[in-house]
Amino acid sequence: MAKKAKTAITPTRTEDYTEWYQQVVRASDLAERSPVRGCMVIRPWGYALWENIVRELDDMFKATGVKNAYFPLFIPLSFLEKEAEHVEGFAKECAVVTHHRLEKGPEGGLVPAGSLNEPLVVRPTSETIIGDSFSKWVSSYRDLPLLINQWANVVRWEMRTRIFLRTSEFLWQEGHTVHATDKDAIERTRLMLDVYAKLAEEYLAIPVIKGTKTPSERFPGALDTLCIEAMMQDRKALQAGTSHFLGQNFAKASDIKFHSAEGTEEYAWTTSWGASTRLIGGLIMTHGDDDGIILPPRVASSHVVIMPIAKKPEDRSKVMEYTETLAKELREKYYHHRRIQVEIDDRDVGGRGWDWIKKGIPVRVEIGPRDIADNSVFIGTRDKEYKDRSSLKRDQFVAEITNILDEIQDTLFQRALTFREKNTIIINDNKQFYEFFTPQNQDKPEIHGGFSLSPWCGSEECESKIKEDLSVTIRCIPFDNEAEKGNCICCGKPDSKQVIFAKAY
RNA sequence: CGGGGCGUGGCGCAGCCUGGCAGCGCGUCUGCUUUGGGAGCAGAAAGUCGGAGGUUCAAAUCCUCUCGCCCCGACCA
Repeated sequence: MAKKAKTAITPTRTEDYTEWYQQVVRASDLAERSPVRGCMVIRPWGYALWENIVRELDDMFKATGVKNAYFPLFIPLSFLEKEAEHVEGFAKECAVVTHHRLEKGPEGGLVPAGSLNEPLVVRPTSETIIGDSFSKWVSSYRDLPLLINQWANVVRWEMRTRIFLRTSEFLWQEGHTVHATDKDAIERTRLMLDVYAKLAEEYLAIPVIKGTKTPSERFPGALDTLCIEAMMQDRKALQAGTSHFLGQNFAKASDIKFHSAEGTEEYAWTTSWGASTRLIGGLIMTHGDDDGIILPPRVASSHVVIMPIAKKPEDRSKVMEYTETLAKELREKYYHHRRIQVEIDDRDVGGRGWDWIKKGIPVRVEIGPRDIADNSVFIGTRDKEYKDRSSLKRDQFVAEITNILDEIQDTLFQRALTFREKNTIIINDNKQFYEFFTPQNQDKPEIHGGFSLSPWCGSEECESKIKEDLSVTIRCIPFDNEAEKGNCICCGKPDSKQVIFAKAY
């Protein structure tokens, strides 16, 4: 029997994927559970990652003319009631504020007092309260389009939470736009989806499939929901961003009207679109390995760690000086309009390299007296095996650092893309479909299945039958395969369009 | 919210059945050794055994209640 390789994370992905995920989150110092049920503390290493995602997204939004604003955390209950489907969609998971004061209770402690006339809902999303502002901001076609985004926290009282993937409170951005025509609104919906896809693929190195949600998976109140779907390493799908065409539903609910060029009064057309801290969960499950997370350089919390090796006291000042100078030079360089961020870890402990591997830093540099004598550095990159390290001339390393980072970025994307392609199959046969999504061992289901590209007739009956039988849902109707037709995988009806079926987070 | 599992130093766990000084591995700290690496030796700190109540001379262990976490289902970014 081969000796099992030692991994920094126990268990490994194949042993227990969900437990692996939790251990990675902990070991990488990204986040931890909070004393508040279903909530998380995002630690500095995780928050830096989020800040980088925010910076890139925000920049891309602004490039399309979007402006940032901020709306209240509290939404009057009556606002949420305005759009029928919307209420129904969110009512079950709302935190409600009913009091505005605390008083000493009869048995000590504090009890809520001063009940509110109208309860306030902690925003699960802000369509209604933003709509209220928009109704005042919009009066003429000259005010349109109105392109607004807010970075905020929202609360959805989830039954079951998973750190980053589904927490009761999470950070996100929600964009809200108003347009004079349905065509403009639909275009905007698609444009923002493209922004999310660009962020996912070019920055997070997560390949995504762009498509449309089926009516049953739509945002409550939307006419159309577009999404990007990614495959995690357990072959399940993760929705990584959504963009909604809201038609005139919310304009009618919030009374967003404008005078057209023709002099008539019209209801406006609106969109909303969002991406959240869930992206970090997607990042972990796309790139992580049995030694921890792997951060794509373009959003990495930090790019390089330098670990000086100076066990003899007389070497120390020389090694530290070499280290500091190298760090300074690297920090003066830019990688994707961000200054290269360098950590120096001079702790004199064995195993410090593993701390950084678990945290997923792209480049590790070791510097000892021998490297200095040779005017070189000893580097390892996170996309390669631990043992796969090599010596490089110092000046060459400094000159090449952005290329090294780009190479890691490419490797991560290509690896994820290959994985997805390998696990995406075209299935036209019902029996094969059921086999694909049925685990061999029902008691302890192994990692199985993947994405199946199969025809679907469009009926909700077939969609829900498959969901009931296999816990498999239609993740999206991909834009790319619109021409392809076949016999519905469930009922056999001809001329059905190709959709992506998968188990989902 | 239904079914199942689990709460014991920072992390992972044993001990519980059969009540009798709270343990192990990793990590942390100190010292020595080692000196191109997930180190070795010695020592140390760190726990009201999730919480409350009960049974008992005695409770991590038995009983009742409660809170939290994890898995499966329903719901969802």
